[in-house]
Amino acid sequence: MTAKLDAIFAALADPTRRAILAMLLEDDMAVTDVAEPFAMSLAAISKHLAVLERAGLIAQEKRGRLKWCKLDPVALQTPSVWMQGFGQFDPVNLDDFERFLAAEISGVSSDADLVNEGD
Amino acid sequence: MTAKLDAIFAALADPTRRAILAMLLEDDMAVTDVAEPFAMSLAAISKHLAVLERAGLIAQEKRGRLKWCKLDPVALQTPSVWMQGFGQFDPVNLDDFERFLAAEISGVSSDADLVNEGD
DNA sequence: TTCTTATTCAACCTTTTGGTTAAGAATACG
DNA sequence: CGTATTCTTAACCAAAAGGTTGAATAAGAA
Repeated sequence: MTAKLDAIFAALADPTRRAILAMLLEDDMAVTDVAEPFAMSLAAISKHLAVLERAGLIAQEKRGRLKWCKLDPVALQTPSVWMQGFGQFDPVNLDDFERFLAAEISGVSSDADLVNEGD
Repeated sequence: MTAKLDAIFAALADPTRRAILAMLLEDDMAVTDVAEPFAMSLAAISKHLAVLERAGLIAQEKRGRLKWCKLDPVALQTPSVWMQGFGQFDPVNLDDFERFLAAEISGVSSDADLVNEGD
């Protein structure tokens, strides 16, 4: 569970990847079209897309020689609950947040192997 | 603006730091007490706290020889709006989200110096 | 088949990250 | 004063992140 949060937050920490997500919010896109506005190589964008896919934030489906990238916003539900629990900005399912907190803290107090617990 | 999001998401991407935030949600703590449950050096925790402070997620105030760490959940409002806008899970201020999107995407389409725009 | 387009992979490089230990600096205590 | 205690800094290290270029793969087009 915390490993999933690791991947999602790390994926969101890069402005290029957030920009890609914003683009995909408007429409599904092929890799080359995703890369077009950016001042970096296609290979770099391909890596960014792989990071986003590993985090579950997008899905990629190959059709013909194009690979379509599609936003998967459901993956954001997990960190959204986490953050809202902290901020209490909006109505949020407190039970969900309690479970998150418990999982995170239990990971802590086990003392040994704190950081590298398996998912 | 995006630089702030970079820092916040990067700070949240580490499970140790999220665990620290969870601990601080219950009460303010001095650095040594924050470090106590973790299987790593005090210096490492000190660095983690510095990352959290740079991201605006906590504030640290020295009183006597103790340095108190205090959660600042307001910093989470920014990424929370960002994420909710994508997920549309809960009622969210869509105007706020539109502004975020515009800022992120305008950063994109400027083509040159895409990633390293100043804050 | 040959050519072009779309995408990834491999190798490499530099910077950042997350940790260590050891040495400071600042503050309280006896 | 001298001595703990609290916390940060400095120097170092290994691994990961983010980029590059060039070659490889896959699939449509001619």
